Amino acid sequence: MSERPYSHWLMKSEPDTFSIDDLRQRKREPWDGVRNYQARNFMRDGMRKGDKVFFYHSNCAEPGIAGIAEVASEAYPDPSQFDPKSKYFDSASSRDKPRWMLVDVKYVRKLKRVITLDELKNQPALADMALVRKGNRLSVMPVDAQDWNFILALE
DNA sequence: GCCAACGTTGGC
DNA sequence: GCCAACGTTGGC
Repeated sequence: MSERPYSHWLMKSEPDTFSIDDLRQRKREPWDGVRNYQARNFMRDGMRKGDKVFFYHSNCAEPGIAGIAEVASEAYPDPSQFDPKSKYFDSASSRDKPRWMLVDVKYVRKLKRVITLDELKNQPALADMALVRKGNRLSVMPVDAQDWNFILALE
C-alpha cells in the first residue's frame, strides 16, 4: 500500500474576489482560474475527494488562513478556459485536449480567527513551509500533515 | 536550448 | 501603488 505524499493543501484566494464567507454562502464552488502548471498538477494529480484545504486570503489587508474547506470532486477541465468571454479564456486550449483542470471545493468552517501570514512566518516550526518561503507565488500547494496540525493548534 | 522581455502574484 | 520574485513566451 503506497501512501500519497500529501492529503492536506492550501489554496489562495483574494477575498475581494472570493472569500471564505463567499464559500460559506455557496457551500461548494469550482476552483476556476488557476493558470499555473504546478498548481494545476497538484489539483489534477495530488488531490482526492475528502482532502482538507486551508482557505488562504491573499492580496488583502490581513493575509492569512481564514478557514477550512474540503476537496469535493476529482479533477476535471476548468470550463472557463473554453469561454471567450471569461478572463480565464485560453485560446490555446481545446475540449479535446484541455490544458487547465480544477476541483470543486466545499465549505467546512471558518477559523475562529484569521491565522495571519505574519504569525506563520514567526513560527520556527514552520520555517520550511512553502507558504512562508520568500517569493512563493503558488496559489495551490501541499501542506505537511505535521504543519497542518501545528497551525490548527495556533487557532 | 538560451535568455531577454514581458506579465503576474502578492506582500508591503 | 510599488516592486521583488518568478513563470511564460518567443526570437534567435
